[in-house]
Amino acid sequence: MGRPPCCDEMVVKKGPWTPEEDKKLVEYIQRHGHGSWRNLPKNAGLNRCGKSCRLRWTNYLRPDVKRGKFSEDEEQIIIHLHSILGNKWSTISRRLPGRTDNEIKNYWNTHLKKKLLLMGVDPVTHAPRTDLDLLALLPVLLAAATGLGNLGSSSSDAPGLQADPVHLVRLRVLQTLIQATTAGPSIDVMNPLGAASLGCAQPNQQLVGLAPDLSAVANPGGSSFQTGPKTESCSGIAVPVVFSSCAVPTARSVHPPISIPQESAPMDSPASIPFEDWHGLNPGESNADDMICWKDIIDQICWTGQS
DNA sequence: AATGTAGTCAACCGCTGGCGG
DNA sequence: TCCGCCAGCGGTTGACTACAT
Repeated sequence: MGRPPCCDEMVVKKGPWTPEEDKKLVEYIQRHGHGSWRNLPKNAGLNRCGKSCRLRWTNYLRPDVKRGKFSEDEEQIIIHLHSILGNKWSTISRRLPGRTDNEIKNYWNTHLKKKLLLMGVDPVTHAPRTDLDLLALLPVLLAAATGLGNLGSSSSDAPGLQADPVHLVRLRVLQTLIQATTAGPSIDVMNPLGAASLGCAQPNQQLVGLAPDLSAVANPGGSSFQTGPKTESCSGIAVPVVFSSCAVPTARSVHPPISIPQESAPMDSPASIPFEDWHGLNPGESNADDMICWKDIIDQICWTGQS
């Protein structure tokens, strides 16, 4: 029953491909198409496993493979899609013409993962890292808090919730401070590095001024990032973790909307929460006794940011 | 110049779902 | 319905290179 095994029992060459082998493979596929990968090596005169031929073709020899450095846009798309899809490299690669799943996977593992870690973002969950020592970062937090103290008078041209990333940074820092001051040391402390990175196309001037090192580490390339927002507990209150500009409509316009097949996204995968939907997350609506009314804070910060 | 270490990436390995006998 | 192959996918490995000591 069935067919004979592919190349398990055959003695086939492994390892790097030679230019001659590449030439044979390309010429054969250009003339006949790949057809059955299993039969291709024999027909093309290659002492290789069909699987190896397929890999070589799709990852390297295919004429539409785009090689070279990933652009800023491509990076952001990968990060955004990864926050939604996880390690579905082939699905992600379909959204990046010319890039192979293998290339994206390698780029993620060697570049983007580290970049996110430096920014204080967990590359697996895309949530802010919680494994950093708050005490070590306390001076930075205090400096940032001083900057936040400048909550001056507001003007009539309030921006509403079309939040500038800078305002989101301030909100994030404030959230961290509140956590640090209202909860015990064992609380899940959010990471201000993540706050400072936050998909800021423009740096937070207050943070830059008060804690230049933090800013540099958090955003080494000055690049903006988009990752999926999450909700996290703050003093027992569910609030959106605004470490991502992709949660706000203004930032979405950076890239055209990317439609993800519904079935591709796991049920528990983090979905972007539009900023306007935060009203439902306002703790004041669920618990009138809560000390913090996030909507008010956001309003105040956004108003102040315009001055 | 020699050696060690870290980073990169092509290629392999092993698993899975779909399909055919 | 069962069994086995195929293609595709994600994880991992290892050769190669660049840089530091």
